[in-house]
Amino acid sequence: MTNRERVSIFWFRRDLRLNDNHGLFHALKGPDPVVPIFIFDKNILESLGDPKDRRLTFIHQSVERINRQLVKAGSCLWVHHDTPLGAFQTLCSSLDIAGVFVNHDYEPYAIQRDDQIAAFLRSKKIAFHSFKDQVIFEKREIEKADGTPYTVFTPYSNRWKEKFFRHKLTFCQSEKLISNFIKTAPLPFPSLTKIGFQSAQIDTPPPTIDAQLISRYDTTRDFPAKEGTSKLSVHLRFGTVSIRTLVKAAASLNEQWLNELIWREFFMMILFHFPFVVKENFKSQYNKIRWRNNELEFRKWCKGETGYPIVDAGMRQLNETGFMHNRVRMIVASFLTKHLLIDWRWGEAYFAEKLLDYELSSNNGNWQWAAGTGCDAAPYFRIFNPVEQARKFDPGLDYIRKWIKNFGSYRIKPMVEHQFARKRAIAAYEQALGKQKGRKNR
DNA sequence: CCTGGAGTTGTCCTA
DNA sequence: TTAGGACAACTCCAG
Repeated sequence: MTNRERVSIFWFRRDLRLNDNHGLFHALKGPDPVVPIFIFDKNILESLGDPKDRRLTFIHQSVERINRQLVKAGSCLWVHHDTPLGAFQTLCSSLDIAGVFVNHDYEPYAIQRDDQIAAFLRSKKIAFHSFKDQVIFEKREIEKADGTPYTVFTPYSNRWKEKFFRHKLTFCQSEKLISNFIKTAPLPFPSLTKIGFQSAQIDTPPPTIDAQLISRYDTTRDFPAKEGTSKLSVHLRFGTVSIRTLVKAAASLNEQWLNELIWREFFMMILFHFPFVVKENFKSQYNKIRWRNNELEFRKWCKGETGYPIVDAGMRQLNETGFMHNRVRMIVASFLTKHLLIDWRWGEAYFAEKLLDYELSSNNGNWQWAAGTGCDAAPYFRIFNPVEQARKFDPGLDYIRKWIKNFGSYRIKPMVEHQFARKRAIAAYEQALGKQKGRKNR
């Protein structure tokens, strides 16, 4: 750009859509033409081990879709392959920037990144505007009467609903302001190969709400062979759907599903207030658990070779598709932490690597829940019986047969006997908690 | 400050 | 056969 027309910038991150996008709406409402940018962040890309990373493929496809929509409107997306700081240095040298608009991002890396960019822009006298977009209630918006954060879900959700139903939900029509993007000839759009990656196979349904499915969500969600869950998690992760659209549907269709959306905000709130949970047990009394952490056993779990069909089916679904049904996530997590006594952080890291819908706050919160170390967690003696769970939730073996090919010749001996593992886990947790066998404390 | 009720998702044993 | 309690008390939260 040689002309120094005054512009604003909207920086897409995990809000990859044009409709009902708060930060984008505010950018487009302003007096200056808006330059839409996306940065393939080298800091993040460097940490990805797999050249066929599924998330990157999803992001690339989503960003491409936005670009197509913008090109139709006579504009286009400016795509950078750089560190965020590098990208903004480049932008500042060629543009007269009035302000940069983004949506809040609450993860530790994102907070640090945005602090850095905000400081850089401040040094250039450029305003940095950030908006709430990815949640209904954030940070300190839902707190107890005494001003401290909730750590138990039910009272949190009660307060959340009370506050939510008192106000009218408003959508912003950012998509109607599309003509306020800067007019440019289309710029070349980098391929995945150009940024050092390859396209992965992903099979993600579009971000549409199936009202039939959602209305019976509470009765079908636990059966992994059924299409009983929304499959919208990945869209929530990358903002290819607006949370307000989903919550509105949930409020009228199914309270159980609304609760799941509230769980998402609960764990985001927990991560915001207690960022140490990323590395540490929420409840420190569990720090003394002596995890067995057997690497060979961990690899068997990863590969889906535990000898428990429901566990193995789940892990194979994850490995093959980057997705695992929610019920099965609980079963495999309970198995890893309780039956094998492997540190929840190992399982959490594996999910983080494999899950297309990976969300730090939910992944961490739910792993700590399964391990019993989290806020409002399952009690330590609650140990899923993988045989019983399979009988209950996959009675026809449909899910198991789907993910264990040639189930007829599946002959893996269970790597640990259930009753034995159960007693061993309870003993390990009781030992950590300082309980002594055979003595009732009072 | 005190009090009492409640707490995502289970399992197992006993009467 | 099945329903109900034990598992472990403890902390959280609202009134």
